[in-house]
Amino acid sequence: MNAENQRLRGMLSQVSSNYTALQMRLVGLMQQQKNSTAHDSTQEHEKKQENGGATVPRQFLDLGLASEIDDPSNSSSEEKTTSGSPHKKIGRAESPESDSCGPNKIPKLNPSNPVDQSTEATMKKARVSVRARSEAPMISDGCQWRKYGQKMAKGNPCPRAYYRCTMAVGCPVRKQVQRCAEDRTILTTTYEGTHNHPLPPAAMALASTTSAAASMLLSGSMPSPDGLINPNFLARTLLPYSSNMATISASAPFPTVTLDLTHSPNPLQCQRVPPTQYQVPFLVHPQNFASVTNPQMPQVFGQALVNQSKFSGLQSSQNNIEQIQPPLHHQSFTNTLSAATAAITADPNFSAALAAAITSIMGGSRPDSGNATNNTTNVNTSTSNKSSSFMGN
DNA sequence: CGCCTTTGACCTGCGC
DNA sequence: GCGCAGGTCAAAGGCG
Repeated sequence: MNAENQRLRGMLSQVSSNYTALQMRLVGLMQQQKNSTAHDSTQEHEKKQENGGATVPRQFLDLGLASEIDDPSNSSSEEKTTSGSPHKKIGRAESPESDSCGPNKIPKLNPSNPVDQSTEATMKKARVSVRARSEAPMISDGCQWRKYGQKMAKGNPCPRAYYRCTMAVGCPVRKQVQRCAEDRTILTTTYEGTHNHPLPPAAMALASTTSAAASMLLSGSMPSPDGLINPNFLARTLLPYSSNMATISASAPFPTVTLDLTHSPNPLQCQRVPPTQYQVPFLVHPQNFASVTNPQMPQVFGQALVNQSKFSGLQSSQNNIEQIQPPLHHQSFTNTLSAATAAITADPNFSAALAAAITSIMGGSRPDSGNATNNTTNVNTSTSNKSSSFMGN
């Protein structure tokens, strides 16, 4: 585990350096472009271009603003008030729902950063589902939960239970727990929201999982021409780390990442995956389990997620990921691995931790991804009825 | 007594 | 406008 921890740290360091290098390169390219256009401009325009230090960041800002305007989901009154006129913002701040007690209200947003705002706003609706075999009513994830409701869902004889986090007053995180109709031993836990309080080490892994997975789904590094998540991207991202059957999905009405840790012989059995979901069978590298045991790692990746909202670039992202991918393992080794992980993942607690490891890697390996523009693309993708599915190699 | 679960009522969004 | 389904609220009761 120590060795793997060191390896992951090295990987993270490499990704961070690549991210910085790419950022500098892009800024340089944009500066070059500015200069070239300045040559063709009139003298008046050249005078304006002399404020080059402020010009380039302005372009970044414009990207976020444009996407925010283009995205209907981000044009709600809430978002307009936070980035809009000051008096409206004050009025909202005086309303009883403006504090942190409101569901999924994320306080302390930076009004000067519309990109972060857009990301946060979209994150409110992002969900992360974990499917695991468990006889217990719900998997233990280190947090304290209070049940506030139970409903019978259509098409499932098993009731769906609603829980909210009670570790802090006003914590917006909620989760839904429901058993699979076809296989009652399979427990599906869906997390929504971000904790607004410190978490114990036991809860840190899964908490970062929800944030990481949601960020991955909502970030802009997986676009395709028609707005669908690029399956090749997912496959290339996940394959080197996997050995268990797992599912990444983007399902309506909310963008959802589903981690299927049931290791079912037939991954489609009992899943009832709608056609809008994308499935990626991937193998979990056993060495990556170490990241679960180190509570610092999810925090590190969580910080990377914060940085995601500041930058974007599909090609750069994919190139970086390819650079950090370890070589593929031999088939015999993979088979042995599969048998071992099949037994290991029978433990629901370990499954939760495993989910944390997977999504932490997914979210942390792409620190250069994510801006408001592409968030818009992915949200629209998951809520559309376009049918597309694939199976990774 | 405080915390929790249960459960019917209520709210909201969506499709027709 | 209506019905349906998902989600939430809150009163009532249980439990340690």
